[in-house]
Amino acid sequence: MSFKQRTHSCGQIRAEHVGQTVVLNGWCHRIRDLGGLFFVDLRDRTGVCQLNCDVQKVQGLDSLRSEFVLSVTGTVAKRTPEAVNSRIPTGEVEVLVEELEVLNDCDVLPFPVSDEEQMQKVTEELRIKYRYLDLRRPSMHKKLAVRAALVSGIRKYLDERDFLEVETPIFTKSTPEGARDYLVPYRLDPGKFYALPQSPQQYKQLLMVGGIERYYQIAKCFRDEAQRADRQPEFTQLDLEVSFPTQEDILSLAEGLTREVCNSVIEKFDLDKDPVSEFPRLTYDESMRKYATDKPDLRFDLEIFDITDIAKRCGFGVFQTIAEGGGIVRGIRYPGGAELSRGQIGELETFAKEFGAKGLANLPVVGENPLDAKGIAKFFTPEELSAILDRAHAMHNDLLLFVADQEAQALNVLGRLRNLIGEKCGLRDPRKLAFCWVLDFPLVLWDQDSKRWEASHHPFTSPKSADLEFLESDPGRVRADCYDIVCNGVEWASGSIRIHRPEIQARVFQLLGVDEATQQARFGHILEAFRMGAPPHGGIAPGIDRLAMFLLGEENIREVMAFPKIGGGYDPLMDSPSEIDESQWDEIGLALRKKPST
RNA sequence: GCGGGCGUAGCUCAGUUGGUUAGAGCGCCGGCCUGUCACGCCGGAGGUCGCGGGUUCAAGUCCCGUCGCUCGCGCCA
Repeated sequence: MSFKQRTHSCGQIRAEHVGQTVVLNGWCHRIRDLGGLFFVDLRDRTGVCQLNCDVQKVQGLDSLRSEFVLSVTGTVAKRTPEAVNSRIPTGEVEVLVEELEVLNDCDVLPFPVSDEEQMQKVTEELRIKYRYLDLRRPSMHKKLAVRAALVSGIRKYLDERDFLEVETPIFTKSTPEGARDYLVPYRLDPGKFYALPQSPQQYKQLLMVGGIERYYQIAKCFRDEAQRADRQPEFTQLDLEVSFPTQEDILSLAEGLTREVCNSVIEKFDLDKDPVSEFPRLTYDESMRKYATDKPDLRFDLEIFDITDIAKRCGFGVFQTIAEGGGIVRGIRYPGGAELSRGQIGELETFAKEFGAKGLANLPVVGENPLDAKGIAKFFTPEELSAILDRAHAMHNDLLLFVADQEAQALNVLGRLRNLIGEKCGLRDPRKLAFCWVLDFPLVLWDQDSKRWEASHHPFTSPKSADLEFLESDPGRVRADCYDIVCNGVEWASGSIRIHRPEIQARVFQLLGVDEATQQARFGHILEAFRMGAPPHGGIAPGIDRLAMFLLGEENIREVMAFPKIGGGYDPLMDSPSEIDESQWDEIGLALRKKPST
């Protein structure tokens, strides 16, 4: 089909074009039929421009409808002052249509794409089912454009620094550690499966053995786990790996990259964000102590305080028992929280209990004298109370909240409580992007359920050389050369220096309880590679989708993806996953094992 | 796997204590309209109240079950 090709974009037309004959291609955004006057707002990616159609001359106006695709030829004309629309960039002019060709018509749409305000409320499932319509909106364009700018900025930054972009396979090998794999049946040997990569972890390490030295990839990753607002079954990471690095090399590279890319995108799109500044660095221990989490929201500085020592000898039985029993008693300050009603404090307690707290002790700092505090204040001597208020940095009218429990349990509750308080006090400023480093994670964590040590990152993470001597005697105190970037309380990037020496890898596998045979079956290929001159190497993997979310202020990962899945990994657009026909079953040589009906 | 929320017209929603023929705005269809720009005005069509069962003289409304979406927990090396 031939049609008149555009000479200009719709959003581009200005007073300087007056008198020119232009051809515009685009969609019929809105029609205003005044009888003797007929206006069409023609839209393309760049914006909207008003067409003024002479009802005497232009044919086919009667049948014109929303979202028809048009090619229009006309002359740019200045509008009279009263007719100027100052709300759109093209509002000083209009195009007097001489020729209007309908390139395609359009069914009545399931939702109003021309109305951003109404689109805000349309059921998400419907938007995703008709994503190709949803994407016609300028706000969706912007999200994809920001995402594209991030990726292109990342490529530029790394290309300039001699990184090589390498693609790694999507059909790979199942490793039952970690997340559930997506599996692909292998036709030539029924019963065997490929797995889709949860990350290109092993390949990128093999690339280092291959002497690539500086690798990156904008990598699709797949994890068959339940979704969350910020989790999709397939998502995109910047995966990168460097040979012969110090940890500092990786940190400064990743931080430099993040700051440069974010700040240029913020500027280019005039995003409502403060520039990203230098990342504070916290150790894991420090982060757990101050913020009760390994992913602290540093947009606000409320710190957890410890009163376990006071609790041990205080008159409050609940605290005393737990503190003496090896538990901890820690608290957090709720600024201005003394004004909360009994019911509101009850809600905080309910929240804490949802995450396993036995209770939530409270201490409102009220009255003339700080020592007039209410709540559990009566259980403490004036000396104890003043020590507590001091540690909490309590101010008049604050509410102190305390959790007493075994450490892991108490920290879980306190960490979540801290975010809730930040939220309620308006401290989670949407303009801020508070990136930080969390360093020196423990190599392994004790898993209560399986009664064994589990890698806190993954089994290829290098123990700190200073801690190697404790690998067998006291695994819990071994720190790893492992680092995360956290932004606004969300884990954004995770990386480490890897183990490159087989004997250390063997000791770690032993600690993790992975026997020789299992090592060989699951990781034989990479262990063999490590024996063939593997260089020291390390890397990091930041999430692209989440970065787009941070910058755009989106709470939902689906908003920054062109074609996301809804719950259960279902794609309502393609109606996928879907059944396959009999011949396909035959080809893969598999049959469905029906669940026994109970 | 578990918990909270939601499900009524194409879209967004209202629907009282269970009570007449289930409503509104937008959209859609028809008509009128020469400066609109969320055009306006007049008229019209459009409903398996997610699905199944139950209670009742009577169910969108109450009860039981079930499905879907969503947020969270578990899970996510």
